[in-house]
Amino acid sequence: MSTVTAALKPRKSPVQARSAATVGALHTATIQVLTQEGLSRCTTTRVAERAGMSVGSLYQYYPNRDALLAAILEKHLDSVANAIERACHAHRGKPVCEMASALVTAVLAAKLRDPEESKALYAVAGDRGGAALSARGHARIVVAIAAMLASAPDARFDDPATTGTIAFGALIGPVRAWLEGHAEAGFETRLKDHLVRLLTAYLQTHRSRP
Amino acid sequence: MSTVTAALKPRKSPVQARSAATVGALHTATIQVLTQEGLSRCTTTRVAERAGMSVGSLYQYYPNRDALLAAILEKHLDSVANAIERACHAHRGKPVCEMASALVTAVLAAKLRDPEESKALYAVAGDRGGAALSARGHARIVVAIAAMLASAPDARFDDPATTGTIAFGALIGPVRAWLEGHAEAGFETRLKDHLVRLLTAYLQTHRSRP
Amino acid sequence: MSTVTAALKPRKSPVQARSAATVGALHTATIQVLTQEGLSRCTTTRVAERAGMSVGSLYQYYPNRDALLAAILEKHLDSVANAIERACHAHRGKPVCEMASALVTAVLAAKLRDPEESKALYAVAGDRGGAALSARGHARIVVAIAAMLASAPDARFDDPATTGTIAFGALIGPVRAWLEGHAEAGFETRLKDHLVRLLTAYLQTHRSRP
Amino acid sequence: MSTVTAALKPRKSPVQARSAATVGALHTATIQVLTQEGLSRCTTTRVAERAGMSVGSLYQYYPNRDALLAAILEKHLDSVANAIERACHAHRGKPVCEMASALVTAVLAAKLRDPEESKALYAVAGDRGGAALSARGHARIVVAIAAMLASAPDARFDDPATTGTIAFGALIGPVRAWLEGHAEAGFETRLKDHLVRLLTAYLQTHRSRP
DNA sequence: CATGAATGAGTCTTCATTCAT
DNA sequence: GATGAATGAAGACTCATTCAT
Repeated sequence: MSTVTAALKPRKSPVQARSAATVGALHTATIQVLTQEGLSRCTTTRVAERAGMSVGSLYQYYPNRDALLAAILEKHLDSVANAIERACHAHRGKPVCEMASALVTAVLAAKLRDPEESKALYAVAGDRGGAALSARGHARIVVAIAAMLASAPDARFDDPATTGTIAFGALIGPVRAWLEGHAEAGFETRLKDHLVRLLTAYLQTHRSRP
Repeated sequence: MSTVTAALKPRKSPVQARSAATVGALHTATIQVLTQEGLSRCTTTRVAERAGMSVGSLYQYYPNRDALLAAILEKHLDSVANAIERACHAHRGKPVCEMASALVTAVLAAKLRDPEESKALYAVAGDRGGAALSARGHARIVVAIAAMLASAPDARFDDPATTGTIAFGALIGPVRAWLEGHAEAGFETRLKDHLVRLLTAYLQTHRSRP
Repeated sequence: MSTVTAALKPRKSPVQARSAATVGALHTATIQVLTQEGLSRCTTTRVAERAGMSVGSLYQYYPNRDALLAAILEKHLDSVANAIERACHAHRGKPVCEMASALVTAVLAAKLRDPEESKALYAVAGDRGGAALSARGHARIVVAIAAMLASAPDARFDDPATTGTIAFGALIGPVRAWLEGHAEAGFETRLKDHLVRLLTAYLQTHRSRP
Repeated sequence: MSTVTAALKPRKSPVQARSAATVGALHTATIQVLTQEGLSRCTTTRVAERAGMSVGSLYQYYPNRDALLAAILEKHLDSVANAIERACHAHRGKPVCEMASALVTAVLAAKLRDPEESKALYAVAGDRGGAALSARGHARIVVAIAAMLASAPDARFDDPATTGTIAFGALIGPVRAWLEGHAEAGFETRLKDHLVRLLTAYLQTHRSRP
């Protein structure tokens, strides 16, 4: 994530089964090294070793370290964005409180499926090149939420984009706090309830008076 | 921020005027380099150069790179925590909606006083050594919020700590989104309103029925 | 030789032919730099340069400067200790004067095979980490000598360990003086004779009277 | 002891009482730092600090680090050489066995007066600039011993210089072994006896047959 | 004079990347 | 294609030395 823009694309698409397995191994290995050693010690050699291959092979799949990190971050962000887009799409036209509940569920499912991964990638997202990817993912999500909100039958959102940004931020904040360990024991058992309450209350603020 | 705990203390306190200036210059320079180059390119050489001094001087005040970063992060976190503690203290016993408004004001004031700094330090907070400091700051804040909430005359919080964590996370999430540029133009003009509405709605969820 | 104990082991054994050559080149280069520049100027860069390779390659074989120096010192000390152990073993039960002669021969052969190396390594042996290795080598040698002495048919040594220490020290002292250049021209032609005389006389001091 | 030749002279002679005290403090401090930290970590700052003064003051007395080390080594070597010269002078014309005893006594007294110092200075003597000083001291000592030996009434030394070198080396070897810790517990109680025996036996080897 | 902050060249060490085998 | 040794630029950190106060 050091250089800024170009040449971050993976070198080959995993057309063959072997490639897919290899790329998967690299993905897993990267997350592990990231988690155990931190971004700055997440070196190509270490990743390759953990993935059971040589550095040379890693470079067969990614043109450089940043591309590897970007690919993994992108995959994560895409999967999160996809999940949220799907949920938003599925709840267009539903009452606001169902939207809130669905959104919370989708966010938690996406972010807590692999907490290690989610947490590890924050560092990647922060360092230079990751910012652009994060921005893109964030934008997709906000657009999806805004569209869903705009379709609510029982509320009127003057500025769905802003409300979407606030809503997503309000969910992500506590999730991130938990991922980063800033939370009391047992916090995650109450997390969903509180987020639903939080989001529902916020969205109902926009309820239209008949 | 690579090493874990020890030896992160500054070397000398800036007692003399010249020293104070030097330390201040280092502080500013670090934020600038962090902002413009990113954490991984925030090297001691670059910071010293930006601060208009030699590396040697930097090392006169901080025993290593991590200590420099930690010092700056700590200062920031402390100031944020102090501000929030102060606000929480001042609004004990007030109605929930006043608490909400005061908390939003305090958080925004603290985080947006120097947006560059706030943003730059996220990377530092994520990298190994910064996590511990963040955790400490976060804990102080949550404790302060919880204490304030517990004193509300018009609401009853069964689990003030959890509510505090959620409340703070819900505020920080959108603020961070904006700091990191994931927000539409003009977002910040609406930010405060939305956050007050968000937080008030959430807290009033706990209103006691007489 | 600055750090005290751990992590002084070489990184990979030179299994392949190329590796063996590389390690050999490092060995030779280190001795040369040590001789021509002294311990404090025996830097990894200079050694690598002299060996005709890059610093990186040096670090492929040794984890740090001290490990490189330790490896070379250890090899030298081991070869000296081995030679002396062999000589002592071979002369068990022989008359004291044969022992003396054999010991002198062994010490001189071992220390003067490569005088440059012997001399260069004195500095390494003195600096922190080298002391432990030296102590070990010295101990092995004294044990070997003591065992040989204890087996003498024509003498009785009440305290073979002490006598061994004195004997070895008495040989090493003049050898070192010569290696370090503190000796008149032509000294080495007379060295062996004098050492044999010295050691024989000393050991016969312990001759048992029938 | 890194640079080779020039500018190693102290800057001012300790004419005033204060100077003498200062120089003495530096001397002591240097030995302490040398002993506790090793040559490579024996920095001017540390020495000055230990001596209770600022680096600047140190540089008032010595033009550079090497000069400081050289001065201290030279002082030590001179005092050893002086003591031995005195002993040798005092025993001219005496029987060989008295010479041997006197020489051992002188060497031990000189080298073991301050064992820490003796040991610490070996590193200094080994690193570049120290070699020349050591050579000079060694030469003085050998000359003195040779002159004494040549005056023996009961022996004839064909080559007093060589015998002197061997004799001194044979004493220094075991002493050094002890100083460096390569010796069994209680070794020093037996050291003198053995050295006297060693040297007497060696020298009497040259006894003239009437 | 003493002080000690500032300097910056010089060390050690790591790591992304290449390429001969 | 895979491998992993070699490269060397770049970063962290130290320390001899100077000089303004």
